[in-house]
Amino acid sequence: MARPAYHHGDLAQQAHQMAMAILREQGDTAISLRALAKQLGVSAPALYRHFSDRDSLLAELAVTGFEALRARLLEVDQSKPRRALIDIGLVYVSFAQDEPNLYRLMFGGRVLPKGAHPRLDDAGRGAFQVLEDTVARAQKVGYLKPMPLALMTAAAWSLVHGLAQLSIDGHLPSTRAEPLLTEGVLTLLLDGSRSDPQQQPEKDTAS
Amino acid sequence: MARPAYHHGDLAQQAHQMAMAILREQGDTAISLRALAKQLGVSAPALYRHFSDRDSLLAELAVTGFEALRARLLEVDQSKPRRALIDIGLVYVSFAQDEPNLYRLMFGGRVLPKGAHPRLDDAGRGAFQVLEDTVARAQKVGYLKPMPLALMTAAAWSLVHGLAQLSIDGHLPSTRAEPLLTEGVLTLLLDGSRSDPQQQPEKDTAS
DNA sequence: TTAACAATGTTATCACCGTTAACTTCAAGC
DNA sequence: GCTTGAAGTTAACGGTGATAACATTGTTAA
Repeated sequence: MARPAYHHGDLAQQAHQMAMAILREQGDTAISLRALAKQLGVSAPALYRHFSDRDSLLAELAVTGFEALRARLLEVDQSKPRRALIDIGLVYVSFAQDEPNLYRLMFGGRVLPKGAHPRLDDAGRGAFQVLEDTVARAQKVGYLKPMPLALMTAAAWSLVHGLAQLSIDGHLPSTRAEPLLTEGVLTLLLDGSRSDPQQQPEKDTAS
Repeated sequence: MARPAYHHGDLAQQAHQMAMAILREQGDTAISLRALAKQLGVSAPALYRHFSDRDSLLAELAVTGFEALRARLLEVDQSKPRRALIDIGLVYVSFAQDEPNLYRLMFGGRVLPKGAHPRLDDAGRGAFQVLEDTVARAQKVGYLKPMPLALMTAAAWSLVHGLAQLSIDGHLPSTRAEPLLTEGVLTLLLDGSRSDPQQQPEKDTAS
């Protein structure tokens, strides 16, 4: 008893979980298969039964990251198009700020030759899809100018992604304390993309 | 003769140069001090006379990257504010596309604890400054709405940075072949930031 | 029931890596 | 010419990803 014995039974999942914890706290470079194995009370090569590679493990972490992001994006209320677009942006940036190391892994571009891990590409597209759908909906309803969907989604995604990345790297002034910055920046883009260019849509543009 | 002998004479600079070449071709993870030393015909610890750390070497590379980016941004013609803003964006994205691995090192956020390498922070600010000055100029001339400078620069920087990053990671459709996408996206932001919101400023908005 | 098999572990080993300590060579200045 | 400090050397420590060869287990089928 008290001897889980030869077969661990749950190695893959526990390794994934523990690696995710290390990633979140110390970044991906701190993830070592050997240390991971030792902490799980298992020999290092055992992990290779479940992950062909260190990169494969990291790719799995990135996949669950994209799934989590998608889940959070799916929670925003889609009833009012303008509000939905802004909230999507806010949620996106918040996600990066809550999980900077995970976000960096997802978009760092270093562990991901893009094509080597098809599940990853799918997961990334899944998250992106929510944003694209929101844009498409706003366009169909007539809130946004008629323009190529790819153009507007590229703009929106670039903006929130850049905002997220610069924010977590400390290149922007206190975005953490101030969602106003994020909202103000998003407003600028929307003001250039609305089909109805009235000047004062609400009174919430940053002073 | 034919014996450069004990003192290499130029180790620091040559190491920097060779590391930069490896970085550009294979990414920062491919940079190994030992391999570098071997290829330079020198023992590994010799490099530690010139770089306290592997991270310090990478930081130096990032610094020269920022200097190169700044130099390219300084080349854009500043006479017409709108054209200057768009060109800044185009140059910025082009730089990332020309040197994806260098760009990732500069903004990857993994090797740069932000504060550990003051020269790096200065160099980054230097590049950012060019963008900020361009925005300030456009505002002073009256092309852009009056609004907090930090807001508009954050928006502009976020947009081009996100565009650059997503582009080099292959998440956007063929930005390489199409600077039109970049220009179109920038136009959207500018249309929401102009003080004079006429609808057809030029005829170049992407169809 | 048991023999075969595939999955999942193990130990041993290889070839790297960053980094430090202790020692050596060289060039320059008093 | 001796001293001194910068710039190189070899040796070594601890850690890493990865593979090969072997051991154990649970399952499945004869």
